[in-house]
Amino acid sequence: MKIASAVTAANPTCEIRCFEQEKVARIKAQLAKDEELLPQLAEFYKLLGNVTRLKILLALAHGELCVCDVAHVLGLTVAATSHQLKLLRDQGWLAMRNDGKMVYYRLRGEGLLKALKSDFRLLEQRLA
Amino acid sequence: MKIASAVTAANPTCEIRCFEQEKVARIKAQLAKDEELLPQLAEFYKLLGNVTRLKILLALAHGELCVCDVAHVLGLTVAATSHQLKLLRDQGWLAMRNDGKMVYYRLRGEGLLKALKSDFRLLEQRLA
DNA sequence: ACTTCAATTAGACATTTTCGAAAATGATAG
DNA sequence: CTATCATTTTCGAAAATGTCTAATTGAAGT
Repeated sequence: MKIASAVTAANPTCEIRCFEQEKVARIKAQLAKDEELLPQLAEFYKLLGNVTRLKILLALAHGELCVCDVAHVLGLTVAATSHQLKLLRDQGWLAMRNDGKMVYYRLRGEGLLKALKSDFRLLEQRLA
Repeated sequence: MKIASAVTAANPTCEIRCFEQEKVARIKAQLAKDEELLPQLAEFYKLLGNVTRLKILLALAHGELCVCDVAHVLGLTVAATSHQLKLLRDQGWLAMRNDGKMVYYRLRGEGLLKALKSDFRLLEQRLA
């Protein structure tokens, strides 16, 4: 049980002094449990960390739209729009419907919009 | 009142057909109001869209830590750690305290952690 | 002063992200 | 079957991001 020796070869921290080794070890153990969850959560936030994609979500809050209409709302090319729609769809937040040549996208559920609103309220409080 | 003519010179959408012009115009008007809010929200999510920074937040949930201890938790150099701490501090989520040569960082309020938890629950529901 | 040590900043480099242009798909109409 | 049109995919360029190393700052201790 050698918690103290945080000295493994290729570790950048191997020569840094650690002041609260026990606490650090405890926290690392805790984080280790979330090892698989954190990347998921980060991916989620990465997806939302882009004005274009946020606009898409807010636009679709008004109901389903075809790709080219979304492109108009965004002021982007259809290609770029399609790309962003795909990212949102791949992570399960959008559903699509084929109708002839057209493709219509819509939100899957309201949870995401609620989360956006909730997070935005937090943002407003932050500076207060 | 020429909503229909979404044809301005340097606009990539100027040659794309728009199917529901009225609806698109309405949505664009709506989004225009959020013009200043959306970048803020995107910045917020961008900040959270990174495993390193999420780890920092979770680590500091256990109480304040000096920079080098955070570096140990992360397995990164002190420089990289300091950089990420600064980003979180600049956006108002962390506070710092000087004590001699040491600098201690801590969470400012619990709102952010609550938001993380809440968003994570949404993530779990998504696939269900 | 001079040294030491934690933290920050600066510079460099690799990776990732975002978007447009062009090519590829897929569906409909003639 | 060919042409047309909405969408998707592929590719490349420009910008942003994350980390490292090295240099700088700032506070104590000798």
